[in-house]
Amino acid sequence: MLRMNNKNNITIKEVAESAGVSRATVSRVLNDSPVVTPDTRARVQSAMDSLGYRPNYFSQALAKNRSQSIGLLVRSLGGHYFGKLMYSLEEKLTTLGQYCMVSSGHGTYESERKAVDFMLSRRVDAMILYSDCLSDEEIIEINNSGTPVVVLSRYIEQLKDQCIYFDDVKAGYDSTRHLLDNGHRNIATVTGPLHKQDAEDRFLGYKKALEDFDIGFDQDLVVESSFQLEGGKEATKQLLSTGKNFSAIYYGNDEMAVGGLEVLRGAGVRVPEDVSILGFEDIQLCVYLKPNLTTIRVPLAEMAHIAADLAMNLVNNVSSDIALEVQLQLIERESVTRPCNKPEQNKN
Amino acid sequence: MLRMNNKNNITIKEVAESAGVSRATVSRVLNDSPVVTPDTRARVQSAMDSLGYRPNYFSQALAKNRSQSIGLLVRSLGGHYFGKLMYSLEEKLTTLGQYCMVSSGHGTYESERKAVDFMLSRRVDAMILYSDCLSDEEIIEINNSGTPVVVLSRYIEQLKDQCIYFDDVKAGYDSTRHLLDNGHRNIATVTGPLHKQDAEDRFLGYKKALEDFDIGFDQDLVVESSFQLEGGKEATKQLLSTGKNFSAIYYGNDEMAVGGLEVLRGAGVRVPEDVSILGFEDIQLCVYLKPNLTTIRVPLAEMAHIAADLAMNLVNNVSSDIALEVQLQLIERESVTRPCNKPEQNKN
DNA sequence: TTGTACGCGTTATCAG
DNA sequence: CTGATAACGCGTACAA
Repeated sequence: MLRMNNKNNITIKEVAESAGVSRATVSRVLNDSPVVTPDTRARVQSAMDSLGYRPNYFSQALAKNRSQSIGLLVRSLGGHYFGKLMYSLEEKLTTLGQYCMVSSGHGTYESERKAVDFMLSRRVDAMILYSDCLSDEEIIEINNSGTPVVVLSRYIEQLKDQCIYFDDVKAGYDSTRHLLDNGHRNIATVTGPLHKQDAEDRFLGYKKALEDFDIGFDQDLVVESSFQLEGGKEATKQLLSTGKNFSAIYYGNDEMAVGGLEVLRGAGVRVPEDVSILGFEDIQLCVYLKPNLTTIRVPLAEMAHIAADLAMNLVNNVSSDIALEVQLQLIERESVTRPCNKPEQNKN
Repeated sequence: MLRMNNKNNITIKEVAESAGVSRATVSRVLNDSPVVTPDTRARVQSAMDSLGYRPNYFSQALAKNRSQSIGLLVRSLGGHYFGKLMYSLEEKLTTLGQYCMVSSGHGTYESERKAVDFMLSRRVDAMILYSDCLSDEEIIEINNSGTPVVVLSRYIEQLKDQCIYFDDVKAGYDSTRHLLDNGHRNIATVTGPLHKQDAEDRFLGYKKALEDFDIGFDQDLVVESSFQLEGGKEATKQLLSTGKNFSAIYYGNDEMAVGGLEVLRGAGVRVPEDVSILGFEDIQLCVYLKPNLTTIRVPLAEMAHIAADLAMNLVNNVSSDIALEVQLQLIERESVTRPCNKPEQNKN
């Protein structure tokens, strides 16, 4: 409670006086200038230490016009997916002497715009965007206004060298293919919002795989949803209510699969004996569920590291030859099996 | 790629000239000073708009000596527990016009110290600490050096008005009591590191409840662990290997309970039929596990909101009469049931 | 190698 | 109500 108001107000000036040098010299040792004599450097250093000097971040940033911060836009601060992303990015940026300022977009345009504007107002040196709602044009505009942008999990042609992405079509294809290879022929899918590129692409992959197996496409086995748990539940209910036959469901992401699993179980449908399911992302939850969820792993840590490097390169205006496309990996666990022969797949 | 280097460099000076007023006046409208005439205010405003003016954060912070940021120290950026804390805090602070700068301590002293120092160097206006490793003295020292501190989930006598906490003894007591009330008599416990106050307190509550039921305390039924999943696994294995009889395990937190559940299941012990288990925290995972985990809920959102208000009060040097102790709540789910009568609780 | 002096963009004090 | 002008703390050409 007895808090003194002496917020460490020792400035470069005091250090200079105490060390018997000019402020410029102190500034030099602060910035590791090679020109300063070892002797004076030592004098200054010890002066700083004994005074408990701490450089003023704002002054430095103002003078250098650099915040030493990278902004990260995520959908949400919680959750394993973005948690891992934040974790990996912070880890990497810390080693680069940068702070990772994260702001969440909550999946709405309004909020994303606000988050981005806020980071801009805090003058981050660059931004890493995991954006659902911002338009390509807006992102390009931000980039062209002086704050370089790295785009995560999305491909924008005009910013092709600043996008880190994976092949969603392939993801959809491989997932469906895995089901097909396991002998499934009636495969339903719950997609994300189809106006979003990633959701649509995975759906495209799904259709393509069916085509390759000469399996007719049945619109009744497709439900468009929200990428969220609740959405997964509702979509699954809808699927069950059609009375259609299916032995597998491909979910556009894990979260929806988790919701779906709950509904299936509630309806007395055994997973995977009656219905196999498959998700996307590989959130941590997957391995705690019973059955463990077979899914496709997004290499978030790798993406974060690439993003950090790329961002720094953009800030320092050096060109890079980093590989921007990352590879996905199918993780086989327990939720997919060969279909059993039963007359009734789902009771309804 | 064609990024111009015109990082919005419109300053207050330009706005002033464009509006035909002095910089001081622009600054006044910027800060909602009541003295400025509606007419000139409008002129300035439109000048700002048409020029796309954006105040320079560093200059403002430097001049005002305020960062408009609150630092938050958490154990980790991922996970549901801290995710929720971050989410709630950010939500609240945003409405207060503050940024929530979060930094993670990774549960090690070294790292916590570094995180705190970093936030200090970024000159946060206050800090909210969820610290495992910093000593009371260090925290007090930080507070007394000019950056007010709010302490989460920990009680420090000298900072009693700045700690937000709950009653860990009661938590341990209520949990054990719940088991007792369900008819359990042989109750094991897996504690966190007992040198940590919260772990010890919950353990104390456990012992107290046993006493109240005149049940002898058996040291073999107590295993000290790490608060982490792996620790929960090992501790549970150890418990099983004693060959002792027990029909319930009280885990010091959910994470250890999750690990324990896995081990129990692996050992052929049915939960809750053979062994009831009970955790602490109410992480999101609880409801996805089979069986759902009975636990004690920590009101993180509430704590975050209180912390934010308290922090702002400290910054503005106004005293507050906020209630600092929050109440815990037992959430009954599926992992606790009355013990069945069987000769053998655990095979071994 | 070191020091001088000015600039960075705002806020705050004081006259007017 | 508005305008000069001195802080705020540091970086950096330029000079010495």
